[in-house]
Order: sequence, then C-alpha cells, then structure tokens
Amino acid sequence: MTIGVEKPLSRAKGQETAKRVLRAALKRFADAGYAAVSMREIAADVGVRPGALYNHFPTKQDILRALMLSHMSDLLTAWKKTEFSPETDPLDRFVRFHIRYHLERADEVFISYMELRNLEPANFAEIESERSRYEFILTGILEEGSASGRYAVDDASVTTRAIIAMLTGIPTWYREGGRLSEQQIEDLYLTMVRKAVAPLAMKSQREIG
Amino acid sequence: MTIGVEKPLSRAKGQETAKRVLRAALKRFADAGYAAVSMREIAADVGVRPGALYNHFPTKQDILRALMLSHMSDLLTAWKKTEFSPETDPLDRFVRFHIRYHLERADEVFISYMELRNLEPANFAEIESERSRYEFILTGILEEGSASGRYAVDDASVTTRAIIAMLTGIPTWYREGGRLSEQQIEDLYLTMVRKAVAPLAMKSQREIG
Amino acid sequence: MTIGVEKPLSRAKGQETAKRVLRAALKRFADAGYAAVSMREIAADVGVRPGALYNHFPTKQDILRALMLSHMSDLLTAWKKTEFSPETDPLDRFVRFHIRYHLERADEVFISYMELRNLEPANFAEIESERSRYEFILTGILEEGSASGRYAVDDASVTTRAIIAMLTGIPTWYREGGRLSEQQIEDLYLTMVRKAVAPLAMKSQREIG
Amino acid sequence: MTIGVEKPLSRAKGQETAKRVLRAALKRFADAGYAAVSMREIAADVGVRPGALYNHFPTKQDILRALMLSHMSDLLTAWKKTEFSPETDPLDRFVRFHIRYHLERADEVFISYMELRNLEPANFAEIESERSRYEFILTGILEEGSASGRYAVDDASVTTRAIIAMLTGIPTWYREGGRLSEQQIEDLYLTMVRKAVAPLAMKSQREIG
DNA sequence: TATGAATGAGGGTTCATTCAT
DNA sequence: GATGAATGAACCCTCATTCAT
Repeated sequence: MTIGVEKPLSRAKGQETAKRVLRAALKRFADAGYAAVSMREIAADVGVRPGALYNHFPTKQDILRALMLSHMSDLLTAWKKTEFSPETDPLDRFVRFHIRYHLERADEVFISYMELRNLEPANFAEIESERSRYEFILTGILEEGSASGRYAVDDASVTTRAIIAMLTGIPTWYREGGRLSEQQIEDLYLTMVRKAVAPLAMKSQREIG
Repeated sequence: MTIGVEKPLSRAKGQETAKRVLRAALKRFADAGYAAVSMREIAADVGVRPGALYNHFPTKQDILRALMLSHMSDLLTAWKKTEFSPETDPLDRFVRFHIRYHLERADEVFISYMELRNLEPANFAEIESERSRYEFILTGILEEGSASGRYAVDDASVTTRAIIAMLTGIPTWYREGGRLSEQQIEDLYLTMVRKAVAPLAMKSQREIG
Repeated sequence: MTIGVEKPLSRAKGQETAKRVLRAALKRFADAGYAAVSMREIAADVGVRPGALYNHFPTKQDILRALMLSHMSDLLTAWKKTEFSPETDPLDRFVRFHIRYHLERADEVFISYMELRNLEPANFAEIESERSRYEFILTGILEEGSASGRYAVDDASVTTRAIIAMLTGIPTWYREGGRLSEQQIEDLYLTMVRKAVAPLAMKSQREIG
Repeated sequence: MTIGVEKPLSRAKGQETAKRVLRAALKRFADAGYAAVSMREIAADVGVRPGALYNHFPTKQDILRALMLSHMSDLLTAWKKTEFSPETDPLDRFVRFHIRYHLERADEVFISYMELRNLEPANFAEIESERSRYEFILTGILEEGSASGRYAVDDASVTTRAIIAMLTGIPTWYREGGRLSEQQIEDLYLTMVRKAVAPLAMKSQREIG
C-alpha cells in the first residue's frame, strides 16, 4: 500500500497518456481536419476508451488548443535558440530557420494554419497573439534592415506576410527524397527572398520593365 | 411569346435552386469548413427542406466537387479572357490577374485550398489536374522569360509555387476598406515578384551578402 | 385532332404501364420483400419517374394488394380450368395442379405467403378470404374422400394445412435444371400425399410402430 | 462476498440490456419483419435511447444475425438433449421434438424462415449451414430407416423437405386454446408422417389409385 | 486513471407521396 | 400520362460528453 509512491507513478502514467493523446490528435487533425476527427478515433489510436480522454482534456476543443499553443510556444522558443551570429544577415537566419522548422514540424504547422477557424473565439485570440509575435520578428528584421538601407521594403507588414506565405507553402509540396534536397530548397527560397527585398533591384526593375 | 425557347417552369425553378444551393454551400464551407457544415444548414439557407437538396446533388460531396470544379474552370476561363498586350510583361499580367481574381472570389479560392483533403480520391485527381494546368501557365511564363534573359529563375517550378503561395495568401488578411487599397496591394506584390525574379538582382545580392 | 382515337390510345398506354409496374413490383417484392422495396426502384425498373406510378396506383400498398388479389383470382380461375376426369382421383388432380401452378408462378406464390403481414387489415381480410376458398377446395376433396372411405383423414382441416404447407414449400428449394425434374417432384410428392391419407396405412403403422 | 465472481455492475447491466434488445427485436421482427422495424422502436421497447443500442450491437443486421444464430444453436442443442429411447421410433422422436420446439419458439422459428433474405451474404451462409445440419438429422433418420426396411422413402432429401415444411407450417395457424391441443396436433401430424413414409402403404396405394 | 453504458443531439440520406406544369 | 421539384417524416448511425463503477 505504499501510497506515497503510487500517486506519482499514476500521475506519470497519466501524463504519458496525455502526450499520446496529443500525438494521435496531431496526426489525425493534420490528415483529416479537426471537424472530421472523432474522439473515438483518437482514443482508438491511443489504445484507450473514449471516456478516458476526458481525464486528460476536458473537451475536444482543448486538445486542439493545446496542440496549437504548444506549437506556437515551441516555435518561439526554437527561434530564440537559433544561434545569432553578427556576420549572418538576420533575414537569412529567419528564412533558414522558418523553412527548417516548418519542414520538421509539418503536421503542427499545417493544423496551425488550417484549424484556426475551428478555435473558439477565446482560444483563437490567444493563438493569434502568439502568431503575431512570431510574425513581428520578421517585421522587425525587415524594418531594421530597411532603415539601415540593407533592404528596400515598401511596407514591412505586407512584406512579412508575403514572405511567410511563400515559405509556409513549402511543406504542402515538399516530399523528402524528392527532386530537391532541403538544403537546395532553402537556397532557392533564400535567393528569392533576398532579391525581393534587395535595394538595388528597383533600378533593374526599371531596366526590365 | 418565344415559345421555342421556353422551358417548363419547374425545370427553370430547379436550376435556380441548384444555383442557390451552390451559393449557400460556398459561403458555409468557406466559413466553417466542409466537414462542419450540415446539409440541413445548406437547406435552411436555400429555404428548402433537406431532402430537396438531393434533387439537385446526389451527395454532399458532389456539392463540394461542383464548387471546386467550376472554380477551376472559371479561373482558367477568366485567365484566357485577360487582355494580352505586347507591351505588358506577361508576369505582370499574371500577377495582377491572380491577385484581382483571388480577391474577387475569396470564398471559392479559400475552399479550393482548404477542402482538397475532403475530396474523394477521384474528385481530388480531377481538381488537382485543373490546378496544375493553372500553375503551369505561370511556370511557362517564367521559363520563357528566363530563356530570353528577362528573368533569372533557378527553378521555374519552385518559383511558381513560391509566387502562387505568396499571392494566394493575400485574401487571408486583406479586408476591403483597410489600410491598403487593392491597387496598392497589387503594386506592392508586383514589385516583390519582379524583384524576386529580376536578373540584375544577383549583383545587388553580392553587394549586400 | 382525332380526339376520339387519341383517348383510347392514351388509355392503352396507361394500362401497359400499369402492367409493367405490377411486373416490376412482383420481382422486387419477391426478391427483397415489400418493406425493403422503394417506389423509386419500381419506377426505375419501369423506366418512369416515381411520381408517374401514382397515375396507376394510389399507394404502394395498392400495388401489393393488386398483386395478391390477382394472384388469388388467377389461382382459383386456373383450378377451375383444370380438366376434370372421372377416372382421376381428385386428390391427384389437386396435388399436381398445386405443384405445377406454384412452380410456374413462384414469385406470386412467394409474396402471397410472405407479405400477408404487410397488408393493411382490410386488404388482409380480402386476401385471406380468397385463400380460404382455395384451401377449402382441398378440404372438400378430403372430406368427400374420407366419407367415401377412399381416404382416412382424422381432421380434414389440419390435413389440408399439412398438405398445402408441404407442397408450397417446393418452390423454396426447387431449381429448374436441378437433380429432379418437375415431373419427378410431382410424383414424389403425390406418393407421399396419397400415403399420408391412405386408409390402409394405419394397419402398416401398427405393424411398424 | 464472492469477490472472485463479481463483475462490475455496469458490465452486468450491459449484458442485461443486450438481452432485452434481442428480446424486443425478436418480437418486432416477428410481427412486422426486419425491414419494417426501426432501431428507434427497439430502443423504445428496451427503454433506452437509440444510440445506446450501438453499445451492444454494431448494426441492425448484427441483431438479426445474433437472433438467428442463437436460434439455430439452441435448436441443435435442444435436439441433442431430447431423450433417446430404443423403443421409440427415431422419426417419432424427431416429429414430436420439432413440433414442440417450434410451437414453443414460434417467433424465433418465424424469423428464421422469413428473414433469410435480409441476411447479408456472409451471415446467410453461416445460418444456412446450421439449418442444413438440422435438416440432415431428419435425412439421416429417413435413410437409416429406409435401409432397414422400416420406412419406404424414394428420396430422403425431398422427403426431409416435405416433412419439415409440413411441420413448420403449424405455428402459422396454431393458437393456444384453440380447437386442438398441442398433443392432438402432435398426434395428427405424427400419423400423417408415419403413413407418408410407411412401407406397406404402397400396396394400399395400388388398391386405391 | 480507465471502463462501459448511456445520453441527447444531430449527421447524411431515403422515403412515400403531392402537385404544378 | 409523365415530369421534376418539393415535402415531412423517418431512416441507420455517429457524435461529444457524462458518470457510476
């Protein structure tokens, strides 16, 4: 009856289950969409009866919220952990980070974009605020580079969205082992982004146009 | 009296109902997602009982299919109708067309990207083939411009996806009457795209790098 | 505008359709059961839209009623038409007639037994009365033969039911081209029936039992 | 306290519910036919909401299957339990058993004959194989008796069907408290069956015919 | 923490039938 | 006599969730 030991064990087991619930839900939501996934399916993946899920998450919505919140939090944490080197252009750093992270976490990224509308208003606001924080990192980089003359950006906010949309599209078609390596994709996109914000390009534009 | 042209009233009424079903479904699917919309809701929007929907579409899936197919078809038709002028760079033509069309038909565009996974395999293949045809228009422009030296594009296929992702992201945040007019957005994005594929930009890149 | 001619033609066409409705319903009811058959299926078989059925039969129930009534009527008519010969035992005549008719009209017979419970009370009474008339033919034969000493029947009413159940079971397993010809089956069953009602059999019974 | 035997209360309750579902479905299917009975009706009989039925049976079809399988199984088990006495003719034993059992379990018997066509193919095959086993008991008796000269049977397989059809028809008209007791019916049918297979009857037949 | 039974609502779809044309 | 559109009810089944055990 070693009560003192039993409780932590049980708690550990419970946390383990919770993690497996998140993992299963992530895959299912990414594949079929939040609305098309049933708690029964998640429970079956976890190897548990539907009722047991409610010991870990009060509602299906909370599973979605947990997935999206932890994704945004992980994303911001990972960004902070990328090495900052004075010689590297910060835009390069952001673009490479964004592509790498989004290819590694394709499912999380995918549901973070696709399932926004399935968040209840309060949860939506929470997630959106995190997303803005992330996007503002790029906006800051663009504004600073623009002010220093390294970039030519007409509207940092619009450019932020343009770049992020462009980069975030990659996981929708990239397949490991395909024609291009991840490194090649990084290089290709980095080149396009650099040029898109390059200051001298305006002149060349006139020459072409 | 135009007797020869007259159709039975009931048939005309039925076609009108079918159109209203599509209209209602489009709005609902765009707002809540295919899986989260019920036939009952669509019927209520149309002002008809649920069973009546099945006089016009055999299944819910067929409504989605009809929406997506007609969107792709309209898109390709609209592109063919854009005026071709020898003085205009074809990339400009494509970018402006794409932005305008996608802002005008935000709902159609949105479900065409979001609901792909809710298409049954056969329908998915059909839609994907239409989408490829559209994307290939841009790829062709890029390849031709690249060959003639007007653009510098390392991989026309990747660049196509990058540009389309960038442009297609616009309707997710653009709101009529917001800070920027549609014209301004067109100009901003066009500038970015031009620069991203500009041949001289490579030099500036070296200068910045 | 030969009105006088047109109407009969139209009526003829209508009667033709009505017949095809009955034919289609007969097959469907026999295969799947009244409750499992939809008016749409019948209409499709006939090559007509569901609404058109209601020009010929006011309800689905009326189709069933028409099928069963005409079956009973045809059955009684056919019996009356069988040749009566003084040399033939009337039981032989009945048994052979019953088997032949029931093998020829397997579908009609089948639904006449299976769908009794799907008849509305008034229709049920009507059909049951016809069925009794038919069964009473056999009862009469048995009673008369019993009175004259040709048969030994303890309870003509029970024997009637026993014989009819036995004979009516044939179409559930008989398949044309099977091991036994229709003639052989007739002979086998006739032998069994004759023996079952034979007066001397009681003795043999004592000898065996 | 019998701890080792105790089951969770909920499990016991569930099994009880399952039994009541079968009981309710049996009555309903026997009265109206499988196709005409709704899950809602069964649920109402059981005193439960429709969805709860699916905790016990995955589909409506499975209820039918369970009813028919357990009927066939019970029937075969009951036959094996009938006392075998060397003095009793085995045909007598079978006839009396069949009549008694079929009058006691009129509903089960009825749906076992009526609802065969509503079984999905796999289930149909399963049931048919059980039915054959039962019918083969009688065929075996007839063949053995025929070989030993106690019976005269031209075709044991046909005779089996004839006898079973005859006997199985009884519950369609027998009503408790009617003109005849169950015992009287048994005797009447037994007499007919004995005579139908009696060896000496052939002679009497010649005398009559 | 996990189970099995249950709920109450609602899912997509089909039904027999009506009716203006 | 036939059509196409519509109705209103009902179909089987699944859903997220609750709760006693």
